[in-house]
Amino acid sequence: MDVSLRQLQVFHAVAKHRSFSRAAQALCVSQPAVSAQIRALEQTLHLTLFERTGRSVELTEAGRQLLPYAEQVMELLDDAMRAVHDLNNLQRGRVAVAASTTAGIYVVPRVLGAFHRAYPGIELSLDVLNRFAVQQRLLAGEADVAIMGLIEDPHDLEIAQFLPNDLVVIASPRHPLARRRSIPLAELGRELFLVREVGSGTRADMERIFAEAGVPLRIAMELRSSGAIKQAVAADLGIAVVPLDAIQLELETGRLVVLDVEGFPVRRSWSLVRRAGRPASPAADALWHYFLQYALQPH
Amino acid sequence: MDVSLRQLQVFHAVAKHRSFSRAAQALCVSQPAVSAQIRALEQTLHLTLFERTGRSVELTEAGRQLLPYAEQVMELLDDAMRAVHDLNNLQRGRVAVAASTTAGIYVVPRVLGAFHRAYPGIELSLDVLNRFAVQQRLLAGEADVAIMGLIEDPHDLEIAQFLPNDLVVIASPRHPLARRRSIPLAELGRELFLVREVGSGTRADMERIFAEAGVPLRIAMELRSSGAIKQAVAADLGIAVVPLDAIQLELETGRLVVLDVEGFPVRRSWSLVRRAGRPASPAADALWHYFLQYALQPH
DNA sequence: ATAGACATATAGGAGAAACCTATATGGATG
DNA sequence: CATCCATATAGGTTTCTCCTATATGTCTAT
Repeated sequence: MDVSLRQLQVFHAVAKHRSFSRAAQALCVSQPAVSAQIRALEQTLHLTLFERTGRSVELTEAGRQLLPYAEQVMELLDDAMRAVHDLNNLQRGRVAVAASTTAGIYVVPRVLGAFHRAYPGIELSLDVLNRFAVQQRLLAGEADVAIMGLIEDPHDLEIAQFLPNDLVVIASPRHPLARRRSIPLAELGRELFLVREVGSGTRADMERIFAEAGVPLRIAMELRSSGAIKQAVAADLGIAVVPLDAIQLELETGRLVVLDVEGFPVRRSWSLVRRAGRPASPAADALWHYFLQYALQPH
Repeated sequence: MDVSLRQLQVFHAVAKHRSFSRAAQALCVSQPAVSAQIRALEQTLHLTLFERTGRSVELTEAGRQLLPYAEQVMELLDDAMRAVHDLNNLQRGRVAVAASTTAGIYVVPRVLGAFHRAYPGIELSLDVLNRFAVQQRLLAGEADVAIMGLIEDPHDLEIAQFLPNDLVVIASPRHPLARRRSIPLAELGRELFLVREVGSGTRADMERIFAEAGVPLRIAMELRSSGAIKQAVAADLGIAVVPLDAIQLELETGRLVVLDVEGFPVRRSWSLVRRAGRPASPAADALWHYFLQYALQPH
């Protein structure tokens, strides 16, 4: 036989109250239940833990030796239960978020900041990666929640629409098309484009749009970041299709303008993604729902 | 429902082996038993502790949070079991010994020293008190074992004969009776005696012996310690009846002599005493039997 | 000394828990 | 697509825990 938690608990109660009956009361059980637990414990340990003197009960030397262990075990369990409680009540926890480049730079930090203010006890990590890597992390369980544009293969993934993610055509304010209204998409076939590398969501979307419209896509240069593309467009090296979210600052300062092309802005959404059929931690689940809620509010 | 030790143990095993089946093997139970324990724990905590991915099992964040608590609890219980084992194996423990004056000063320290060398892990305390206080301590459970001469009321006490405790009549070497042989007890009626206070075992014995023999006891002085009596006898203030154990040193140095009185030495024994019907701690029981054994060997 | 009060121990039985074997289910792999 | 490996589920047995009722024992007061 083995020592049980119950036995330690009962032992502690009897030691504290110096009485089997009072311990039973305190534990809300009958007195024989207490006697039985103590007897079982004493048999297991081959030690007498209490001196039963008829009137009162005293710890033996062995009992005094054991008591601190019982106390520490129970204290430790209390701590553990408190930790569990905190996890369940979102007072503690950890969520790993992964986001594709544009989302991770221009969209997620704002929402994550708001979430952090709401649940300051939850540790957050944000990894900004390319689309492929994001999806991989998610499936490997290394990220709890992801935010990205296009999703390659929705298999095993739970996907929810998040904030709008409009694609616009940008040019420098000096560009000939900058003042035009309702530019037909076909006209862009004559323009030189600055594009992200293959593998980028924006690049994929863009190619699809031009292909569907039967408009040729003339690529001037391939660049590895939205930042580089914006610089190049501002320097009149060409025009580009970018997420609206990525150029707020440049629009405000007038360094770039959005061209009024027919069919643009292409209305898309950022997707909130997590593995389907997996139980999410309380914190990850809270973040998921917080993000969904956030998308419903005006910003 | 409540978290059980078993659940923590199983949880720990699964976390360690990253597999329900291997944990089951390690714990010598079936795999469903492990599944059931983990399920119960997860339900109790309202948390998912493991990611079951089909091939392998991984801890969730919540599981990682809980694991150190489970480990600490089990470590603590290990420590407790080791402490219990030590108590049972006399590698640790504590025994409170009480002894009446003469025993405590002249007899017990030697035996206690031998016991301590045999069981160096056991803490010992020795209280030297008058007979009455010794008995009181014993009955109050404040002493585990006592060594004394005469016992007032053997009720509730377990008594065993210990080392011999002979009473002798002593005088200074200059005393007229010092060279006499076979002195009739009656002759001592003419001598002046130095005696211990009422309440001392030696005093009680002495009075009984003289009363039974019908010899008057002339008391010169009442002194509170054997030491004082020895000094006084050596200074020719009278003669005395003392335990032989108390005067070894003075006999060797010739400062005192034993008178060859008829009926003396009165052969008595020290008594080893403990409360009857009480379970003794392993250490106290070991000391009891060690003392008994010691008395059987020649010293 | 004995009856009453108080405390623990014992007995017998009901409900819950833990475990077992057998089998289903579900990803991962060739 | 079939097979393999791992976990989940089902049904039944043993063990544990607790209950009520009652015995035993100690201390106190009459």
